Amino acid sequence: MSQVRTRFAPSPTGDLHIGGARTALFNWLFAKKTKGVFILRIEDTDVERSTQEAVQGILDAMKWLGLDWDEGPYFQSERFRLYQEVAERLLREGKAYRCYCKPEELEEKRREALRAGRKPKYDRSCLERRVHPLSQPFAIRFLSSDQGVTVVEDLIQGRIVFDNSELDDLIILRSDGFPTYNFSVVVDDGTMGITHVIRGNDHLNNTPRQIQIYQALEFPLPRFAHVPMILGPDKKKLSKRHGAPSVMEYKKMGYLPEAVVNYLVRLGWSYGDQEEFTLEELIEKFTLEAVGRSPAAINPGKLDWLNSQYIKKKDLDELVRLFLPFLEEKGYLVPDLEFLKKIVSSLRERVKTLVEMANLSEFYFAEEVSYEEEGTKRYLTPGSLLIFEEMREALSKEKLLDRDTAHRLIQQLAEKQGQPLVKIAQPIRVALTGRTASPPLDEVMEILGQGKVIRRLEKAIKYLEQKEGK
RNA sequence: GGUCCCAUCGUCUAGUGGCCUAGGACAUCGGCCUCUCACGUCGAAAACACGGGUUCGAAUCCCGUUGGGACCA
Repeated sequence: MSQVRTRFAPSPTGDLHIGGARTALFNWLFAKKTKGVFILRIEDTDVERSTQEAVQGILDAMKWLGLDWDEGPYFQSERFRLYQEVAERLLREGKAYRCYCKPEELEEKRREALRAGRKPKYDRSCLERRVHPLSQPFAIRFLSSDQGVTVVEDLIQGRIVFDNSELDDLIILRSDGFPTYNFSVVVDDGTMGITHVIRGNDHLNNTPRQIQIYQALEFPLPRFAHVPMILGPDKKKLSKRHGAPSVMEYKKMGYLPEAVVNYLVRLGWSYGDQEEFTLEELIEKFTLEAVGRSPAAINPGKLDWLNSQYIKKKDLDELVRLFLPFLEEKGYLVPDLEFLKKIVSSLRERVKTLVEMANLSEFYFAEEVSYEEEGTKRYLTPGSLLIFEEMREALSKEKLLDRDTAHRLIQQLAEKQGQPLVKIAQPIRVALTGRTASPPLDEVMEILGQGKVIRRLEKAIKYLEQKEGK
């Protein structure tokens, strides 16, 4: 049994979006599972639309997801000579022929055929041509078989039979010397010894043509596995409109790479009722046979949920490290790591993304609390003045403000005032955080520390006195 | 237009002829927990696109219809 070799072959014309990322992931998983080799190849034959930034973006996104490659990246733009040589070989062997037809002529013929209700298929008018003037530009066409059938034994889609009469003689090398997609991909996969071509379903219809080229080149045929497309939440084709399909945007939005991987793998693949998988489990359990055949719509809510699960479980130091850039983004100064760790460990239980965590942590870092409107209206009322004063008083007598102390003080105050806990807690919450919703008050007080708590209570007292003065 | 693919709750899916009164997860709604918001927990509502066959029996196999999608340009 020869070693498995898979590849991911993106075009660097934009960001790596989630459809591509999932294809890469399946290739990676399959290679890992079989102890094979995963190859990265950049398909940049379209020089006009390919950019260096896009290449870098793809590499970054792959690294962020943890999809490391064993070989490459190879660049098609560095292999033009190879494509030309192989095309000339086919020419010599009579498996391809020169075509001098001008694009305008071909376009005209195509339109005519469509008008007459015929298939717009190349008429092979250059096949029998005897004279080959080298001064005139020509393309090289593959001489395809128009008899019989070509069968694709797809690992995901099953057995698919194509009538060869449907295929026409496709151009493999354009007159400017550039290879076409279907040709370069076969030359590359063949010469790189790819054993399993795992790619998007949009290439299924190209596969019979490619198989014929494999046969003409006498390359061993790889196994094919066409994974279904990913759709937008509305079941329509995925596009930029649908939020953020680019991998690096998920990073910016505060998703963890393991959550994104877990989410992507479950789009089309499943393992019984299991929803959460570690990378090791995925490698162990992944099979191409278990990949579904129907297209899947993305479901942002599920990614949120998965992300919140991973945020809860992540190693705390690691989470803090990942969280830091989001604080910097907001311009918060982080006084010390222990303080930050406490904050993260308190907030991690209640957020879906790191961006949300940064938003919720605002009151810990702000010099001055800003009161939100609802909290002001409901809780910063004359009746709260006494609560703030009593709490400040009680606090100032304590040596140390930890969670238990804070809890005790709130409870004592409630008893003293003959009020339910909530009547005491809510005004204090607004005074300390500016909001009506926050982590538990005792926790907030401990993290904030005695000094800040007292200062914020005093600010609230001043605020109330001014309000009443008017 | 031709060829090819697809079709189970709103979404991701389990299901490979009897275990299905169709299971799980997200989202939704409600109870519990509770100082608020979450988490958690318990529960509810929610699907086999339609029509024909095959079979003692069909979500499951076959054919057709409809609806989506891809490719060819």
